[in-house]
Amino acid sequence: MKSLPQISEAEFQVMKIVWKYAPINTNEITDHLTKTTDWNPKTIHTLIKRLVTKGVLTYEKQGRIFVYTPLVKQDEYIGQESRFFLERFYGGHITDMLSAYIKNDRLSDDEIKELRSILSESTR
Amino acid sequence: MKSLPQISEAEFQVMKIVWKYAPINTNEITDHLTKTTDWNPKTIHTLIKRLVTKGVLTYEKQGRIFVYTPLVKQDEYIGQESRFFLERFYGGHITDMLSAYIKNDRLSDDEIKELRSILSESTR
DNA sequence: ATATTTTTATTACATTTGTAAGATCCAAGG
DNA sequence: CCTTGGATCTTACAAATGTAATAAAAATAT
Repeated sequence: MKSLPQISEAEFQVMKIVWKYAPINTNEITDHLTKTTDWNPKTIHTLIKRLVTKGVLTYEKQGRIFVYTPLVKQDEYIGQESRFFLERFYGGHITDMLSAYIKNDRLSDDEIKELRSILSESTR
Repeated sequence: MKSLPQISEAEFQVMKIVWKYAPINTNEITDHLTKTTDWNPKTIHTLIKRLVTKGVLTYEKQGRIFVYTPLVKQDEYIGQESRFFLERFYGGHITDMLSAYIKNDRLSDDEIKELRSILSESTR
């Protein structure tokens, strides 16, 4: 259970694009993100650079442009963050999170149904 | 669904004590936290001060000492953070979180049993 | 070859956070 | 009363983050 690099909120937005479309170059990343955010391309470049420095991304030069690939897997990263989150807010227990959600009426009937179904498909 | 103040990780540790024991004074907070962390009391004082500035805590003077009370409810705050978390990592769907947990074998048999039981007690 | 454009690299600057040290104020003891 | 010890207030400083602007390098167009 090695600990993955720290990825900030804004950096994570970049990673979502890279995870989805990698291998992907700078301009393609920028194009995707300018559609969903109001970030200046310069800002996006900074974020990409920081992700490389942190060891979250690598690149390969194709002529003048850089093509990026993730070094950190999305599942692993989200898994780690989920563990941190549950630890911080629910003492590490997903059961407690679900209980709180039910207690505070934060689940719709459909969601409850779906959760039940997810759990009954799980054989163990 | 108003948005509550930002509370940092370290500040949250302080809040956990305040939520649990409020009304509580500076020294009592400090005593609790020096048992579970290696923070200098000065550090704890800074964190308390910041929480007051952010509007998370108020105090009432009792002679020379300050007695603190939360202005933000624990449930509400954790609820907000949970929403952010789910939004960021699971597209806002707790069902997706649970699916990922099951898919990646991050749940023990006992946890699955408990989740089923939580969900069956929920009448709706 | 040189000017221009495109791409990447370097530098910037405010805010938040972690982590305190130093200064000040005031009540209680002498 | 005046000193002192404890409580609160102010200041500090580095790292991380959000958000770019400017500089440099490299490729392309003229």
